[in-house]
Amino acid sequence: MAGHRVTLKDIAKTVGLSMATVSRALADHPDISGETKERVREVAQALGYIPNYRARYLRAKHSRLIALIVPEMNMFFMPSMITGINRVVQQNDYSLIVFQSDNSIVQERRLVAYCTHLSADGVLLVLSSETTDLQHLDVLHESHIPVVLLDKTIETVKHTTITIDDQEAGREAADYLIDHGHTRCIGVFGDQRQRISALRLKGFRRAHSDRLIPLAETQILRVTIIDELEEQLERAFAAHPDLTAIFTMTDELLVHTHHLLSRRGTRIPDDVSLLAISDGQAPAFLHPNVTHLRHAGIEVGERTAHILIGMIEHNSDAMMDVRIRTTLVELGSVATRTPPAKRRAKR
Amino acid sequence: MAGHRVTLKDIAKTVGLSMATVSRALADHPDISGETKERVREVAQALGYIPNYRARYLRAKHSRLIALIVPEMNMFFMPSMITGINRVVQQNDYSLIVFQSDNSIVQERRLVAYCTHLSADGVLLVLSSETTDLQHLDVLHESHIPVVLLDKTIETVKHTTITIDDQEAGREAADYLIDHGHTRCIGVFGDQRQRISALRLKGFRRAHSDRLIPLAETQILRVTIIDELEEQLERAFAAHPDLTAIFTMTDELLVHTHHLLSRRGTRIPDDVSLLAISDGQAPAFLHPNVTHLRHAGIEVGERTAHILIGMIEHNSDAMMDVRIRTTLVELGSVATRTPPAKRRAKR
DNA sequence: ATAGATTGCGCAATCGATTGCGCAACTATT
DNA sequence: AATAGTTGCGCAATCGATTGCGCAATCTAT
Repeated sequence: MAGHRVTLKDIAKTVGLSMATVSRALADHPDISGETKERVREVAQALGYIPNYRARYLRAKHSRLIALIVPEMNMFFMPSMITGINRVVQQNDYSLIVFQSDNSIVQERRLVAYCTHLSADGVLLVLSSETTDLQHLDVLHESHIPVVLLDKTIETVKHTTITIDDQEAGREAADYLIDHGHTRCIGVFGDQRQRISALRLKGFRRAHSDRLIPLAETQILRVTIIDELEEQLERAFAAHPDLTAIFTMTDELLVHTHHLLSRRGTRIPDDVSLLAISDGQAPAFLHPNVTHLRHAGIEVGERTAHILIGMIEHNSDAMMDVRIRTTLVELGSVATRTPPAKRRAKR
Repeated sequence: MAGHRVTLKDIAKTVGLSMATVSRALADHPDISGETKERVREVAQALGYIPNYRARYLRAKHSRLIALIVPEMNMFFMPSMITGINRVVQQNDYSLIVFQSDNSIVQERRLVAYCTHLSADGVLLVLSSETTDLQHLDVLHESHIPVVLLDKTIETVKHTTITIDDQEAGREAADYLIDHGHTRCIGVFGDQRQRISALRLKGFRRAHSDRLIPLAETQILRVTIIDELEEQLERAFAAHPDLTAIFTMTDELLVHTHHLLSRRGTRIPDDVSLLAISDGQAPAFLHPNVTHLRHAGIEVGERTAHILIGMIEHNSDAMMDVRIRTTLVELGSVATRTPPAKRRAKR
């Protein structure tokens, strides 16, 4: 019983047939008579037969394994994204292997190579912050393993990519604030070496310039290390006593900004309005609930997994560039300051 | 180049040796001469040889795969726990496969069975809330696959388990509050069907009774669905106008409690002190930072992974019951209300 | 009744790597 | 010079499942 897993051979011996016949019977092959199939299935059941996936896939060349490489596990976006991915992956009878690159390109390279060792059927990759080119993905292409990049990108991708339209999100955020009369706001952005940060900032800027609203450099915070946030925030407050709103481009920046505002006694939205791009969880437990452009990790995860599985199963290597729309969720952290701006008059 | 992965056979053909010799050369087998090893290694390098893990492990019987089954991916404990697990797993050249049971015993059973299919070398399991017995783990035992249960447990476990000492943590929390003069506090606990909740409550109770401080049933909140929290909290405030402190047994309960307190204008710690058992992330971005008994997911994850890998590599099936100590992190959300209680006088 | 078609199943190769055993060619021993 | 011991390598089986091909038995058609 113990110490030996039931194999095809065991079944074959029991029913007195060859392994070949047993294999075909279990696979419902037309060559095998119904009676035999019945008998084989019963014995397989009785013996508690479980096929050895490794042996099967040794021939079959695929593994039903999907690898996900993330730079880190923060508490905001990743969990919900993984939830979404995992749901779809499991629904389609694949398994998800999760790796962390710890934001190191060296690790990322190693892990990508490792995916070919595993014969992963597909790879989902959230780029590390150190990644500046995608040559290390060539091995996947050579091995015909499809890759989908998600959330983060770099300039010159020739791979299927799933992101939100970062620039558009940045613009929408600024537009929303401006529409509510906030003509002097500050934007809190992440590491500018990351494209996601640069694009969101670009959109934020464009919205201002398109509507002829001045935006000083001191209104833009670029936070590389979270500990710098406080000092930068204070400088911004000092430089702009008239500021009425703050936009944060991620959940992490949001919660820390929120915390610092509370600590300095700044009331939201009475003194300063707050707007974020967010997965949607943190805004619900901050006080007051934070109005945000929702960028739901679950949805990103699910769509990404669907697309990857599609690529795997249709052997397609068409390159796509999917943009997921953010949705505005108004929860009261943005106050209206002046009569609606001109833009609204257009309607 | 493309369309065909380099195998041992290719190397053998190129260097003019048998597959057996090539295999041994690469494995640094003493039977093979240094010269030959050199030559083989060079060719392997040049051809870009990568061993086929599936084929290798087909014989070797192990997979270097460790499976983790979690009930869900919340944003609090799981990410840091997975980070810890993943770090150790990767350091030891294993890969981590992550599954979600969605808190369903049916799913959990299916996934556990699936782990045997995968020939996982070990299984890490955070029990689903529906799990009341552990029979479905027998298949793992039969297949000689070690299991470690973490964080959540049920009464009668015969498996290696890693948890914090939940009862002790509950007691410490209450003691801390009482020591600071809070003799009328309320405790916010989770679903009582979960042992973790029951134990923490038990400790909380014991601390009160040991020190002869009354604890009414209305001081104990049992929150099954997070939406019920608000109503329960209000009832507690109504029943105990003199309450001075609140203890929350998890991060999720903490952030929602904190939010509700902010919304109703209750000041922390001026009106009510706040204490939590927490992973440590949320307390840092709430205002004011929340004093807590730190129950670090990273540490739990790392220790768990170490223990499982130890079991795998030493083929040990000794049953352990590891309790991780929580550490007190004082961040100012608990005010001192009265002269220290008697207990301190003992010193 | 006999050639031809169909049915049901087994033989053996295959996937890629590992390993027990054997064997030839040397070297060392007396 | 004959025996014993060592070195370096290959043969072939093995892990478990799949599959092309072939073959006997049965059935169909003329």
